[in-house]
Amino acid sequence: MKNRIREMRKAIGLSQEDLASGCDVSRQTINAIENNKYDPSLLLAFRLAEQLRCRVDELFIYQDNPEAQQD
Amino acid sequence: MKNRIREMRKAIGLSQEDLASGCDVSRQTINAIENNKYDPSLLLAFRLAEQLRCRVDELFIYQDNPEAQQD
DNA sequence: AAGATATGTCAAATACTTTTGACATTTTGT
DNA sequence: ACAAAATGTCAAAAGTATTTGACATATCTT
Repeated sequence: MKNRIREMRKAIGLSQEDLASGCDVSRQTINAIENNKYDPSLLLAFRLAEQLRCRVDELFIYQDNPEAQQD
Repeated sequence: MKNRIREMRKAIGLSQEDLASGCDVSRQTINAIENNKYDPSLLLAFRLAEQLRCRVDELFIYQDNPEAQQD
């Protein structure tokens, strides 16, 4: 699933490290999610949206190609 | 994290099985999430919101007791 | 009361998310 | 050009989500 984390993080002027500590996760986790290695847990998605001052559905772009597995 | 899945599912008149097949997951998964055994993945959260015709942030109640682990 | 449908729950297996530590590469500031 | 800060990436381990199959209990319908 695509996301706008990098875009919104930079708009606020945060580093990956800043965002990581704000969400109480590691920097590698933020990096992996920005680079679409995997999707965050629902809890982390909410924390990210909170830190980036938007809603979960504004931060993540849900486009389900029906019945296919996501990358 | 609490959620309103059961409430909204019943409002639409779906069984756990109906919702499960609409989201392409097992009935047990829906049951476990409704009974707060664990949180769904972000992808499943979006599918649930889609099936229940609401937004992710309307379906799940995010209340982070700062820096504590969720149940 | 009987049968059908719906829900709760368990255990074991598999897949996915996150962590830590480490090191390489890229970008920024002076 | 140099140093510092930021980002990319890897591997191994731990934690979390989901599946299947099975069986129990509850709730609805006739």
